[in-house]
Amino acid sequence: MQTLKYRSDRPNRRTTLADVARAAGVSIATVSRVLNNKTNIPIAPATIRKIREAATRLEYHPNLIARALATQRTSTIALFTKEMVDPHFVQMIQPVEAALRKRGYHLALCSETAGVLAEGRVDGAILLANPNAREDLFKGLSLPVIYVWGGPGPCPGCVSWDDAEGMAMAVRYLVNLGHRRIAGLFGDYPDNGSRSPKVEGYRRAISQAGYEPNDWFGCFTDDQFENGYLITRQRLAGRRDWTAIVARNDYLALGALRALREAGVSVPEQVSVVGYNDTEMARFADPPLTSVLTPIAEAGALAAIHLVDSIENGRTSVQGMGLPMTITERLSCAIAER
Amino acid sequence: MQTLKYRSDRPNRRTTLADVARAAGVSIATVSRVLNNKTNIPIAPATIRKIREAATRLEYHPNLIARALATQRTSTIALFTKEMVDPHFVQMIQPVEAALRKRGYHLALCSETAGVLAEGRVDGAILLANPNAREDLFKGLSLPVIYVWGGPGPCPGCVSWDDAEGMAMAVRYLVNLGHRRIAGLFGDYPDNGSRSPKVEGYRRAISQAGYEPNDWFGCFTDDQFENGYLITRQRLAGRRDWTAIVARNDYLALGALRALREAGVSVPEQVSVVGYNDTEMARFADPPLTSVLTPIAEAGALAAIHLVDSIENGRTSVQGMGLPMTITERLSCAIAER
DNA sequence: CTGAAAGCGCTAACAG
DNA sequence: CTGTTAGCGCTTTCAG
Repeated sequence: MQTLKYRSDRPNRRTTLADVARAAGVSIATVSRVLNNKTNIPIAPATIRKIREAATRLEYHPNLIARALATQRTSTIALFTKEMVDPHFVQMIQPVEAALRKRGYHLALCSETAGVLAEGRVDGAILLANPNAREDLFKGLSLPVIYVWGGPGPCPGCVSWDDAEGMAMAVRYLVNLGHRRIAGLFGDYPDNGSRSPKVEGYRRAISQAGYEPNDWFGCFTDDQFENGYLITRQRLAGRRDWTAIVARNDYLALGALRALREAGVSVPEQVSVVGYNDTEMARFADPPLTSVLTPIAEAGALAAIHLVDSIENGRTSVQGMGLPMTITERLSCAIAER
Repeated sequence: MQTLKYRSDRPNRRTTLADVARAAGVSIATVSRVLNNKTNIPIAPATIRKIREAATRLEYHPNLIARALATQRTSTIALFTKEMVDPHFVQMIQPVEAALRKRGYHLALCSETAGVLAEGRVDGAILLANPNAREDLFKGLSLPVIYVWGGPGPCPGCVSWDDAEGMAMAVRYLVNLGHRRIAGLFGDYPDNGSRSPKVEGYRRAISQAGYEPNDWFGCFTDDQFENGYLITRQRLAGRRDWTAIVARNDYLALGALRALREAGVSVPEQVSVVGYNDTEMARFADPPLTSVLTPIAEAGALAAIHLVDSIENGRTSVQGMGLPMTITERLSCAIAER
């Protein structure tokens, strides 16, 4: 039998089902069945052997595009975010890819909704975004989507954690350490305005403890690290009527750390600080930064799992779920000075 | 005219070319031409208007899967790496996505070659890998690929920078600062063995300066930061016959920084240290870490551009190109003590 | 147990 | 200027 790897009329073509069928002397339907392990239909062992042999000999690989067109399933999921460089986002991409791959799905990354979601290219999408946002382009689509975000409470169609609660945890952590005057370093908060979960969580926890909020807003520069540094430095110039700082993210916290050190204020002896997101930078900071760990990685993986699940079971939306927050203790916090 | 958004026999179907054609009272070929701006063929303005109107009214979006099957083009490029969590890799994903999107391509991320590359799902692939590796699964494929890596000299089909040169730059930088005893902190080097570009670059530059190499290998733990810390601490226990350290990456350098501070050795006054990759951690370290900046971001973008270019021009391989290294100066280096 | 054939939605000759 | 038609490679009835 001749080893025909390519059809003669169109050289360099990949082997197709038809090639395998011809080589094995059967029909393409049978080849399809065998290669897809359609075990519900009985097939002669000899036929199976012939087909498998031909397939490997010809190095057959299914054309997933053709399959997708026939089945209306692409086996790929889009992961959408506008903040592709954010180290917080980065924490979720690996778990998502792994979860998808395990289930035979592929990952498409995109930072723009246009097209992609409507072009039949993906079976569903994981959206790192606020499910309540007005300008939501996905609501109209019949595409199954699942949101992952740090909003309050589990909402249908999203897996979330509560940033308000995370911030409150940070505050309570400090309160338990004996701190009564805890500053909230928020800097610029362009994403959500001042009624953001984090700010609210901070205020809530502070007043629940019976203390006064002291939130630091403002923007000296676009660079968050530098902004945290500048804000803290400015505050350092006045009377130091605070013994601890909770920051909206690790960048800001790191900036505060820098300003503190520069001013000769030792952390954690004189001032405690806690960051947010628990990025790698927190771990490697000096002193290592205690930071609120969001479950974004698990959220991503869970979103992937549930999305795939709901797609394969024909559902188009997913029941929501909320994940617990944790705080990673390192060395940037200590018992408050008396 | 009736607003028929879905074919009656299969509800919830997305609008197809046929739907638009029917609504506009023309053939699907004409619709295809209009919607794809096939301007080489003249079409009656009235027809164009009718079609566009119908298309928007029915919210037509082309099915890219069908198009891909017909054209044998998917307009998606795979970005492959085994180190999806590596902050060095992370630096390139955003530029790659942007470059691709600008050209109408989509990005598929994958950490496993199996399938993906052979399944017709992508038009080409950017591989973060050594193009000379034995176990290369892409060589056989007719899929256009382009490698990006830190190997020596431009090689055909890859965009690269020279890690040997990068390491040499770091050494020369220190030499110019007056250092004569420069340690090379390599730790465990599982990826390439000891004949790696970085080790060679280090040795070459050291001996060109007329000094003696002093390389620190070994592995106390899998965690690179901790490993750098432990190795440095061990060295600190002996006689300090070195005034500077160049590290294989920022993790290791950060570990060294930690050990140094703990031992009361001040950086940069007593010891200078330079990192590698210039990740965010380097910037936020204390003191801010001088680090060798690889052009991985530009390399990614260039790879994307050239790959797309070569695909659209029918070429299957890309001419190689080498990119220059730079070193980001921060505060972890100083003139050597006499 | 196996094969023929009808699509999936779109593109690209080719024929008017 | 516009329509017909033959695929792209695969899945999936429906007949044998």
